[in-house]
Amino acid sequence: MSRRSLKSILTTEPEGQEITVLGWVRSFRSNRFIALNDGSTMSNLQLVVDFEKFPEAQIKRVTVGSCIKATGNLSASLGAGQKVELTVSQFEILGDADPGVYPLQPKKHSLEFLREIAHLRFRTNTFSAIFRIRHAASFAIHKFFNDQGFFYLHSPIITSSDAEGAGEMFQVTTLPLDKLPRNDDGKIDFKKDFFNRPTNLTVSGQLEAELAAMALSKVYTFGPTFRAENSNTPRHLAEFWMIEPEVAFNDINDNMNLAEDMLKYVIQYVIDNCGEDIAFLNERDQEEQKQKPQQERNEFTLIEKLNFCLNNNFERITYTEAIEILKNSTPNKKGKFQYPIEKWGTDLQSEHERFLVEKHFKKPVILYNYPKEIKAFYMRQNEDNTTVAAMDILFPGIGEIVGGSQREERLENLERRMNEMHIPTQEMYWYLDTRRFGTCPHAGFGLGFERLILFITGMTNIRDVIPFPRYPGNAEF
RNA sequence: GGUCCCAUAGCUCAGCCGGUUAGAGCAUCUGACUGUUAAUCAGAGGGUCCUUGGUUCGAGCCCAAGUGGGACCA
Repeated sequence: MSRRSLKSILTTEPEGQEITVLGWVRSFRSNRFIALNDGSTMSNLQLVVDFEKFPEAQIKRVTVGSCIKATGNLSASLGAGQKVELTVSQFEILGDADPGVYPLQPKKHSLEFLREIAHLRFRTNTFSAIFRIRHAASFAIHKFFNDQGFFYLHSPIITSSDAEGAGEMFQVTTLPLDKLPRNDDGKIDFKKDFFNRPTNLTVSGQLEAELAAMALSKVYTFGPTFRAENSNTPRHLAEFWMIEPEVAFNDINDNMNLAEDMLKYVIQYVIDNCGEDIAFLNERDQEEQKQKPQQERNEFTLIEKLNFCLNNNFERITYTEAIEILKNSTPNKKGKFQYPIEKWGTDLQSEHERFLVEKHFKKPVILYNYPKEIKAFYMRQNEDNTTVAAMDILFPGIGEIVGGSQREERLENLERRMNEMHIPTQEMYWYLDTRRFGTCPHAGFGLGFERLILFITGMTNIRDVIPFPRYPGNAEF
């Protein structure tokens, strides 16, 4: 059966044509008006039923959440709330939803409650909007890179490399956990494991992306990554999606340009293609803001915030400049920071990032040239011998959304840095080979996809922008 | 992992200083309603006040531990 989506029907000129629609009931008002939704778009189609023409038992089964198939004439609506409506001549219930048990009602539910019924929350306006936007953003990323001649690289999910240093890893094993095979010296014998060695779920596809970039020039990864950290925050997940472009011959400035262009492209694409969803989330956000005390309210609406981000250049400052700004800032002088800025070289806390982005510059900020001590081994050392060509992009409300760098392409420098940081050079021979054979300057970054979706949707908890969030103590659904 | 906040009807929440039979809106059930927009109106049912222990003449309210959720921080 070829089915027309409600999205297509709602944009059709109503001329009394007979059509059949399928979808789920959002509300049933006045024993007469069914609001039908099939997820193709934010809007519902209004079905008008003459309840005297149908058996009472059938009308009774039209409940919130039930699935129905209806046929009738599409005509201009007599009511004010919508342009078109369907006058139903016949309908059938495909799936009942017992109103005594079905947890969703035509009213506002808390996000915490909906998180506990994540298998049903797609059926709400908020979450259907979020996941349509998530799709559009995902598609936009592929389109952006494809149009620029990048190749999509599938980096491995299972890795034996534990040198990425990006965080705690999940172990992958087929060994029986209740009777682990042991060596003579009592250690676990990983020779007996599936891969003959310890393996983990990946925390980053960057190193593999670098290998591919050394031949394909422009590649990006877009896949799930895993962190086994006990982080219970609105910005962390144990399983999340990351985009990692890697480009041969790019330096740190090219890298910043690429990241800024990509972010703006994706935001613009979502605005252009998900207008209704963004408008709904914008209204939702404004309702939320009204509940808050004046001081805690956002300065901008969601739409203003997105446009502001599109219409302004991201502020680019060095780590050193940032430290100077923070040192002389009012909150630092008044001792308002939990971690006062005292000396050059310490890592910035999120309170400092928030100050720079939300109070000082009031727009996205790119920090670059960080002290080498607080950054990863693969980042390119600058002439000053104290900083590396790293860059982080900070967004208002979200914090770090992109982390990247120009990579150290000089073999001796890289080996020295690995030794200093106790990274095993022998195991990483394959990574070092790219520097041994035809090395070249190159750069890349990692973008946390869910953090971008947080920003675009105006949501505040990362668990609400991924269908089934994984975090400590939770792998439900 | 650390600190703080929260847990009352299916959902959102109120519950005074510790004092009679724990309330409201929505949802549900019964009835009314042929142009509603989270429809409306009348009535009814619905509670292990998260769990366990303690203090007290008396605990939804105070104390302790646990469980779950949230915020900030690592």
